[in-house]
Amino acid sequence: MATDPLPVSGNSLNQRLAEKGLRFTSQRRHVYEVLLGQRDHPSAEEVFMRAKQSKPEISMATVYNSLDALVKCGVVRQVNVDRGATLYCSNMNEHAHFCCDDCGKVFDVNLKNSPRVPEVDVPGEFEVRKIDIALHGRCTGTCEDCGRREAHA
Amino acid sequence: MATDPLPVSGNSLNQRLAEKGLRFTSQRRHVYEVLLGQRDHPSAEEVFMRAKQSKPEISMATVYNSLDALVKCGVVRQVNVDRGATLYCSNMNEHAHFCCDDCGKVFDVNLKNSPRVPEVDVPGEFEVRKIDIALHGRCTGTCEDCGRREAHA
DNA sequence: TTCTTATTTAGAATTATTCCAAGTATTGAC
DNA sequence: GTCAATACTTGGAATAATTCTAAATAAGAA
Repeated sequence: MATDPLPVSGNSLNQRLAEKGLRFTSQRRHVYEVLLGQRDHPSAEEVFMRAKQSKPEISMATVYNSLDALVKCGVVRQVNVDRGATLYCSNMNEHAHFCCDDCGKVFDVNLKNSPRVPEVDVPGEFEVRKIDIALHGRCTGTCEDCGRREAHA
Repeated sequence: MATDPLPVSGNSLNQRLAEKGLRFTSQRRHVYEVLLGQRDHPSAEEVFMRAKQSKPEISMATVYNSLDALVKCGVVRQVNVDRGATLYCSNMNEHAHFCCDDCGKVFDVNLKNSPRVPEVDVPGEFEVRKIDIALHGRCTGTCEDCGRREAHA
């Protein structure tokens, strides 16, 4: 994909959107800023709540639309770890996601070497554009929340 | 995980369930047989429809419950590729999933070497139990459905 | 500025999943 | 084999997640 690993700031987001024929709106910028402001893995609902704090008139439909636009132009990733809501991640460096089956939190973990399609044997008829690696297990040790399953971060 | 890569047949499913303190019921066996009978990537809804064909009295709640039980005892995998419904996969060999962004179909692709947590740099506090690799792109070539986005297989 | 058209909005609609209470079946103990 | 304990199943209601809709608004091009 060759996506800029650094957060896209200011009018650079404008360009990214324009490249995909998408318009640069205050809502999309705001949603992106919300994601950059707290770099965890919020759901659309969570993004909506955060976005409303400084922009109370924004609607849920717009949050979904903005998230889609940001994903489409490559400044945000979608994270699907389980049956629950899709999460969003503004870290565009190559990394995998570790999802704790106990507390439900999602953590970024780095890739050792960064090969694009490393250990996967992809048949010729498949054109791979991106790769998502999700690890499941327990975050024993650091996490004080482990044991309850509601908190997503 | 050390999961048996071959389909678990007959009373062996019984054992698998028992190991996890789960009961062996006709519904769970049936749902498992449905998954083995057509080894694609159906959603719970799709499994429900297939299961009803030969067992019309089965309920959706039971399908979810059975799928959960089968996942828990390690004979079925959950596949989360996008915002839509969770899919289920009865192929327990190590493999990744390729999801076509055009037609939405999901294909199994093999891993070249099968290292457990190969190129991921996992901090000590994380205990990894399983790893899910999802590829996204286009299945140009073979797929005649490409272009429409409804069909999931 | 004006036009075209994408975007936003609120809310309804749909889809996906979970919960519930009552009946049923499985398992282990006897 | 019978019985008790309890997990499981069922249908339907409830909730959660996401998409759709139609009218109003705003972005970008000319």
